[in-house]
Formats: sequence, structure tokens, C-alpha cells
Amino acid sequence: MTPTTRPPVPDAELLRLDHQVCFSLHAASRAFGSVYRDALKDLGLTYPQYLVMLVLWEHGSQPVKAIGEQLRLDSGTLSPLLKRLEAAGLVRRERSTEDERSVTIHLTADGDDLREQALPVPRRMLAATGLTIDELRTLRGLLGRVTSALDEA
Amino acid sequence: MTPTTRPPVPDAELLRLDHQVCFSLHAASRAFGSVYRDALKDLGLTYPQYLVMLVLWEHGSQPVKAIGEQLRLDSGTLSPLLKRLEAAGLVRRERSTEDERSVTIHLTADGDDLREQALPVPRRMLAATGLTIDELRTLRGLLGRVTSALDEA
DNA sequence: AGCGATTTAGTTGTGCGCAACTGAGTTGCT
DNA sequence: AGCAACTCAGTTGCGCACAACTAAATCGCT
Repeated sequence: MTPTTRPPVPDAELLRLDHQVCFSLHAASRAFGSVYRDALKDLGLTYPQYLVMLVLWEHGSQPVKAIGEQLRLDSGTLSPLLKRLEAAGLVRRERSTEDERSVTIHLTADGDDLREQALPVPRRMLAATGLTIDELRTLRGLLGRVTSALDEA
Repeated sequence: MTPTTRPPVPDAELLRLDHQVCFSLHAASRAFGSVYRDALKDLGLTYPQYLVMLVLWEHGSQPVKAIGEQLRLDSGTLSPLLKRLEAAGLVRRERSTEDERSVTIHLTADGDDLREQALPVPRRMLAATGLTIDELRTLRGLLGRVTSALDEA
């Protein structure tokens, strides 16, 4: 639309907006990380470790690859992270018998028990954001679209 | 509102929503990082280094502390990052004479020249997000509010 | 059956992010 | 003036993220 006329928003503002959005995202992500760090320190988990545990709590034992797809993480990140979860006694690694390339991650009893302790965490986080439900939904929607679009490029 | 009645959104959905928002944020931030990495590799800058250069391009020479406040980064992150920028010849460090605790960061001629090369980057990023101007503004607003709220906690 | 391409996890190396700490310099209080 | 509290930059140590690579297993094609 308006192909031959000036865009309604001047270039300079577009550029500033881009920087602000990217920077806001960066800052917001780190702010979340900081609050999660605090909420999770009693559990002895980092935020990425918590994400892995969530996947296991929700869907049960899974190969490394499946976890990586859900969290958008590769083996270079997951392998050492899972090693630390194993060292903490929360998780067990088992090489698959029918496909020996694959390693399945299982929860240990301790890992399963930890779920109980983790239950209040999301509510605490939710409150800390200070957003309404509708705003959260809008945010989630926009972020999802951005991520999909960026993954194309 | 509706103080004694059931909330209109069930608990379970709240929790899922929180996870989705936090996770989306994490994923979106990394997706941005990935596209920036690509857009910036010709300049030899990482995304955080680019953010520091933006601050210097826009506001000129500044002490480390001021840069950290604008980018929400501490000296543990900035000191080595600035060292790398200095090693790349983009930046010069100068201990302040009137307050010898403070180190002022100056752009070198090369660092100033790089601005020219960086000009097309934001437009490219903007296009890659696939969002409209209004959506970007909404996103920026929500992210800013989340970050402020989280910084309180 | 044989062999090249692909898949899966893991390793290595670099940089970011942050907590905890250090050390030099400054400020404020008495 | 003197000294405790604070400020600022830097260092150390750990974990995450990712590119590039390796090694082993599987798949697919002929």
C-alpha cells in the first residue's frame, strides 16, 4: 500500500523502534532469568535446567533430540546440561537398544519428586510480570510470531 | 473485581500460560540473536558488542558505568567485552583523570567508520520480524512493562 | 551386500551473563 | 585529619548458547 508515497513512519523512527524492540527483548529475557534464578535456587535448578525438567514432567522419558526440538536447543547445549542434571541425581541417561545413536532421558525418583516443590514457581513468576492475562496472551502471540518469522530467515 | 468468585481463567491454564510466555521470550531472544549474528558477522561484531557500539554511536564517549546502565549489564560482562572491542581497534579506554576509578570508552576512527556499515542492519532485522509497526510498538510496550515489573521483584 | 549420505550425541572453543569477590579511589562523617 | 562506607572497574568461576567438528549408528540406493 502507498507504494509511491512516503511511508507514514519515518525511517529514523523505524530504526529506533527496531533497536528498542530487540533490546527490550534482550533485557526482558534477562530480567526473567534473574527472577527465575531466585525462584529456582531452592530447587537447585537453573532456568534452562528447569525447562528440561518441565518437558520431562509433562511428557515423560524422551530422547535428547526430542527435548532439543521442544526447547529449540542443540546437543552442544543439552549434553552438558543433562550431565549436570544426572550428576544432581534428577535424571538418568539410557542408550536406546533399538537405535544406539539415541539416548533416552528418564526421571529418577528424586527428579519426579522435585515436581512437587516446583509447583509454586509459575504462579510466583506470573505475579512478578505484573501483566494481565490478556496482555500475557498478546505477548505470547507476538513472540511466537516473531520467533517463527526469524526462524525462516 | 469478582473478588469472591472463581477466577475466569483456571489455574492450570495460568501455569501453562506462564511457561509459554517465559519460554517464548527465551526462544524469541535467541532467535533474534541468531539473525543478528548473521547480519553482524560482516562487521565482526556480536550482538552485545553491537549494542555497546550503538550506545557509543548515539551518545559518544562514556564511562563503563553509563554504558552498563543503558544496557542493563554489569562490569563482569562489560569489561571483557570492551577489551575485545579494544583489541578489534574499535574503541579506546581511558582512565578518567578527575575520578581515577572511572574508565571512559571512546570510539576510534575505525569504530566511528563502522557506523556506516551498520546502517542497513536494523532495516534487515525489522523486515525479518514480520511484524507491523503497531505490533512492534505493542511488543516493545509489553516488554518494557514486564522488565520494569520483574526488576522490582 | 556394500557404501555413501544422513542422523544422533557428544566435544571443543568462543563469547555472553551473572554472582561473588578484589583493589584502588572517593566520599562522608566525626 | 582520619577512617569507615561506598563506588567503580576488573577478575574468577560457573553455566548457557552456538558454531564447527567428531564418532558411531542407521538408512537408502544401487
